[in-house]
Amino acid sequence: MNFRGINNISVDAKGRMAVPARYRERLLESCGGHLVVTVDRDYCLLMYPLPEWEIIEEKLNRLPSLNKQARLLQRLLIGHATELDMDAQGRILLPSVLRDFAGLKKKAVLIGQGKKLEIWDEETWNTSQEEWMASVQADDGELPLSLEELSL
Amino acid sequence: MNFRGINNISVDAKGRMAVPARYRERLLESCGGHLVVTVDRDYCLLMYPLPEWEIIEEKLNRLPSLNKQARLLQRLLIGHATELDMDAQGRILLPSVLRDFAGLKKKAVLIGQGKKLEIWDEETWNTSQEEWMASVQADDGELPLSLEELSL
DNA sequence: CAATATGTGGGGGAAAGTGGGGAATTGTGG
DNA sequence: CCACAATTCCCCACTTTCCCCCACATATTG
Repeated sequence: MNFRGINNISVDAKGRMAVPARYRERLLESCGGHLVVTVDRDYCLLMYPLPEWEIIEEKLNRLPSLNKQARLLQRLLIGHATELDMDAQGRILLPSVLRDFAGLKKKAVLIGQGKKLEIWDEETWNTSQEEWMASVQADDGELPLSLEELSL
Repeated sequence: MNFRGINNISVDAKGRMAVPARYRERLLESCGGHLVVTVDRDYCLLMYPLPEWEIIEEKLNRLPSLNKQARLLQRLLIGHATELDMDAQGRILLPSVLRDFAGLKKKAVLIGQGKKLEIWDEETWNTSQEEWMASVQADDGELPLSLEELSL
């Protein structure tokens, strides 16, 4: 029931993006096609089925609203969380605010990430990936504890 | 039933602001279109359905009135709280005091934040957001406990 | 190679957003 | 108490955006 894998997709002049067919049926039955798209710290977009998003939002709302970091996260994530439905052709219309945020041009990449999907501009995705590969090589032994004990 | 997402809106020469259509019906039935707008410490405006505001106000009133911070908050929030109704076209008229406080010019931004909505001057919002993105990138591992265990 | 499914593009009607004129209301000063 | 000014609110008209629908192009399958 988790999302995984990568898809090349295109965003048309109106800002529409076709959801890959293999996800559609699942999205329709699990959440009636009601999706939420928001932003991520790494300048990509996150796409959740509405029920999954509501769990996240609940956690965010519980954070103390006088805490500066907490409000910052709430404004970024909840503030950009946009409810979207698929149209009859299985496409979603990404608001221009979100497209601008992620620097989305015509060619984009859709990444399955468990409960959610990530939407990247293709160019950004490629350069980011190169950087990660390089940095993973670089810092040996500097991993936080929780990562150290991870066995793949 | 929570507010989320972002809208670009414009404030006209008379200080009026159109409430996005998708919120209108909800506001009419949940509170008869009776809203309360007040100020926030971050120089934006907060907009609540009247019943939601009354809960907040109650909490504020309960704060110890000898505490300096508490009185400060009470004066800011309760002091600026203004009751407003939507007009026949679904617009609200923002008092000039509040517009000045938030530095609202023609282009503004409306941010859903759970029980409330935030109203920002567009320029202020953009510069603030850049700062947040930078600070979120910067402090890894310095997050408060409650944020650390947040998995998105 | 036909036949069906998927991806892509665009036209057009409906709805929402925007702006301004003018009547009604409120407030102010004489 | 009245006259004048300022503000608020309702209405109408224009512009922009959104969304539904159709058409074609490309890919997949039998």
